[in-house]
Amino acid sequence: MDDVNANALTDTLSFRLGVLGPLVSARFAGAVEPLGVKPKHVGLMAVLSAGAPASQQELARVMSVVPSLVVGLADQLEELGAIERVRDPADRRRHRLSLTDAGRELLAACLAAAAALDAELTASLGVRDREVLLRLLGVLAREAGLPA
Amino acid sequence: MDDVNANALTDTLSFRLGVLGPLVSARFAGAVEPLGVKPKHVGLMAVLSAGAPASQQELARVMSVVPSLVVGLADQLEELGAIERVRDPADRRRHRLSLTDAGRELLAACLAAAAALDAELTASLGVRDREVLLRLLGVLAREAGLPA
DNA sequence: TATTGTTATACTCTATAACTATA
DNA sequence: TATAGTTATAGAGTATAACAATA
Repeated sequence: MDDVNANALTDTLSFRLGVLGPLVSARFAGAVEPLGVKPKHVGLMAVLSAGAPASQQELARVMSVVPSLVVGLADQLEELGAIERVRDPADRRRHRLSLTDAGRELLAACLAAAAALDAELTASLGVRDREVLLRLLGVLAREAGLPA
Repeated sequence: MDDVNANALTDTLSFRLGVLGPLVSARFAGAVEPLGVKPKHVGLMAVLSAGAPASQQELARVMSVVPSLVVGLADQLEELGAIERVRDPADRRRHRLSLTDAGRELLAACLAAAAALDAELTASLGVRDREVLLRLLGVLAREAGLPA
């Protein structure tokens, strides 16, 4: 946009999102690494935080990942004491996962890390622009059929 | 934002970008797959298109990937006839990569795919909002030290 | 000795498929 | 027979490290 001869591909939404996504993810991953979790763990906790205790199948569906992946994530979160796994008495095949108090604290710390990263990313943006950006990305997320 | 009790993590820029990025990338990858390329190939062509013929080291630096990765990408683009590799007579260690006419056509097709995806993603957005979103993401990309 | 490109190898992430137990 | 969870395996993508040619 600065250069009239700039390659138009870099001026597409798709390109910018495709480039910024991994970059932001990597920085977020680095920020929560000291907490012992990775972005996918945080995503799982966020889903649990949003609703009632869920089965691993439900988690997998909402997160758009395969159920076998949830196993490992839940294992590690359980080791950290962030979630509890209890068998559903009504259907003993199911595990009902829920956040513990420690898990809520951990999630809060991850949220703080995300907020700090947001502040860095939008350092050159006004408050108004920042709100607009967040809102428009929210629209896109819904459009794409995301739980966000 | 719709729900007052919504998990605040999903209301961060970091989270939304981290989720939307891979999703958009995957859709873009599907769109250019029939053309025989993947997003990274397109990225390489975009860099070449933006400037003068570049060495593989330069490409790697601009793309924020390791030089050994450029080797394979360039190999495949050369097989497609999209780029040319010529030894730099001034420094015979270097290869100078440049887009061919076929490469420019291929890149144009990828741009069209990106534009079509943009239209899908922003279907529920007004023209004004779409422009704003694109501009703000551009600011973020610069802030993050990206070539875009 | 330093640098470019290359090759060989390993690591991370995620998916697919096969298996166990419950239903 | 179907489903929840698990385990084992495989694939994609990318990085690290060793190497050859050139400077």
